Amino acid sequence: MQRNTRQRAAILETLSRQVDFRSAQQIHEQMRADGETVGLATVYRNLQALSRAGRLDVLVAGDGESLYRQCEDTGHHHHLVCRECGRTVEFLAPRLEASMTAIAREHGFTEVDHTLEVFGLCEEHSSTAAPSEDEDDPEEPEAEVAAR
Amino acid sequence: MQRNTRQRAAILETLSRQVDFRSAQQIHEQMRADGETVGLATVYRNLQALSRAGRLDVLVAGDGESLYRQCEDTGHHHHLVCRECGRTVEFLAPRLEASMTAIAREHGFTEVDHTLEVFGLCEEHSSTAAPSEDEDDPEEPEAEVAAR
DNA sequence: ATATGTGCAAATGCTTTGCAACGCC
DNA sequence: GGCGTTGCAAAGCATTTGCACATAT
Repeated sequence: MQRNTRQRAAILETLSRQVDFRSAQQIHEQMRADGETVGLATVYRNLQALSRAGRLDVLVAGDGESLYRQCEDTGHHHHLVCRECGRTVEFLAPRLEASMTAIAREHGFTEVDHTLEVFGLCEEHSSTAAPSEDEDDPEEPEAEVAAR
Repeated sequence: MQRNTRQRAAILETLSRQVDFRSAQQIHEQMRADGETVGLATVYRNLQALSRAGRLDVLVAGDGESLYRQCEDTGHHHHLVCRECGRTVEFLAPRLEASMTAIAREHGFTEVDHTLEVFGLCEEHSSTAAPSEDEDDPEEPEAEVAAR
């Protein structure tokens, strides 16, 4: 990843306008809709390269699909994602990191890495005292962070 | 999932002898090796049904593959899994639970749920590059691994 | 000029599904 | 005997890859 191509720029530009996590395919679709002509494989290759370079945040959904989002905080962090609208809050958990390292070492494990993602309902989508079984949400969810 | 078939029994039996997380395909392979004649689709269908019924622990690997294991501890717990052989250590992280709840509440999230999985290389599969302290782990260093 | 990046389509790998045959209850 | 179950192969999906062509530097 060393050259500046029109495609890469377009991908970054598209990403810069996304707020929530999106799959490679959604990003590709979005780009086509915006009139860009980019191959799907190129999108995949770049998203991969960019995340490898630490410029993107990757999140693996419950079904194994990878979701990407522009990353501001380059350090290690986690996400609190709304199951309904995809709204995301980044947070740090320094003590957690320490605990993980300790537990791993305790069991002789090395090269440890961990994934922690928190899913819930953001304030706006919390069914506060809503006893209705069948939730008929009038809001149109524009992003689905599929869990499964 | 209401009938007792030879296949389902065989799958459960096979699972009962597994210690670590295994993919559907590995389980299927194992069964064939043991002389069972079961279709791969059946293995998938049953693993799914069983996990839905809460009788199995499911773990989604980094590449999206689902790994299954018999579940003893029905409570909430996490896993430390060896990337190489699948050896698994269960652990609890009570403080983590508390932190998650706190962070979620802080951001107005409700009905929070989280996933935490730790991957690494167990002692046996650690590349010697890391000069780990003399950790005397008297644990059985034998792990039967399904080649891949 | 030339190493990189791109596009397309074919290939992968895991998982799901359609459908006829099968076998518990 | 009916209906959940199974098997097989085909279909699905997200993602990767081979290869010829295009293009930044």
